[in-house]
Amino acid sequence: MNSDSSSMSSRASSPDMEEVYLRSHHHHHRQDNRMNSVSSTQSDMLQKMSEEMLSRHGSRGEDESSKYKLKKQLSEQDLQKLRLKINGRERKRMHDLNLAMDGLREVMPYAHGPSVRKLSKIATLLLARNYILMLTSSLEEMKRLVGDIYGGHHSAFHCGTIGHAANHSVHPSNAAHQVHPILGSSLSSNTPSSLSASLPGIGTIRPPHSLLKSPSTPPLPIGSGFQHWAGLPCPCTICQMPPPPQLSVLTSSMSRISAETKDLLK
DNA sequence: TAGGCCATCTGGTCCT
DNA sequence: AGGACCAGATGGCCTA
Repeated sequence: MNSDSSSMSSRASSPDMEEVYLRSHHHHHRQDNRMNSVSSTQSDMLQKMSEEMLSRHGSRGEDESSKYKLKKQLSEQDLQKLRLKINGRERKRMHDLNLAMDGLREVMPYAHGPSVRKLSKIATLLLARNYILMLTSSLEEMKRLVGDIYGGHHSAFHCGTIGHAANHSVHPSNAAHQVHPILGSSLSSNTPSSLSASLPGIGTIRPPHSLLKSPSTPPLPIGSGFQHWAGLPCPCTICQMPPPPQLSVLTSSMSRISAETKDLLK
C-alpha cells in the first residue's frame, strides 16, 4: 500500500492535466498512458454517450429531449473538450480532498516519517474520530476533576503553589510530568478498559467492513502493550504553553496508541 | 495471486 | 447553465 504523496502526484492528479492533454496526446507517464488508452476510444464513447442520452431520455419531456438534442448537436470536439473539462474539475476536487486528508494526517498523533507508511484514508478518518473522542473525554474529565477538587475556583491559583512545582521545572513533555499530580492516581491507574469505558470510540480500529460500527459496540483493546493512560496535560493556564512542535503532551501517548492502531490495521 | 488501496472517468443529482 | 458533489466502474500498484 504505497499511497504517499509522490505516488499521488505521479498519478497526474494535477488540475493542469486537462490542459496538457488538450495540447498534446503524447504521453510518457504510466497514468498518462492510461488516460491515452481511454482517450483513444473517447470518440466512440462520446458518440455512444450522446446516442445513449438520446435513446435513454427520449421519453422525457420536450425540454430534456431538446437539451440532449442540443448536446448531440455539439461537435465531437466540443463534447470531448467538455468531458475533459469536467474530468479536470473532478480531478482537482479529489486532489483537494487528498490535500485535506494529508492535512488531517499531519495533525494526527501518529508517527510521521519517510519510513512510515501513510495511513489509509479510512484509517485516517477513524483515527481522527477516536482522537477527537479522546480529547473530548479528557477535557471533560479534566473539568470534572478540577471541579471536584477545587470547587470550580481553579483559575484563582496556579498549580505550582500546590506542591508540584518541582515537576514544572521541566517542560510538560518531560516524562516526569506525564502523570499530572493534580490528577493523581485516578488517572495513572487508568487501564485500557477504564479508558475504553469513558471513551467508547478509542481503540476501536476494526477490521475491514466492520470499521464503522457505532461507538456503542464493544471496543477492541487497542493493543496488549497499552497498560495505562498517562500524559494528560496540566489544565492550568500557565502550563498551557504551546507545545512544540504542534501537539500537547497527549501526543506521546497518542503516538503509542496510533502505532498500535497501525499494527492493527496492517 | 488475492485483496487492499488508490486515481480517474463517468453519469446522475442537487445547488447557486 | 454551470459547478459541486456523489457513487459506481475500472484498472494499476503494492503487499502478504
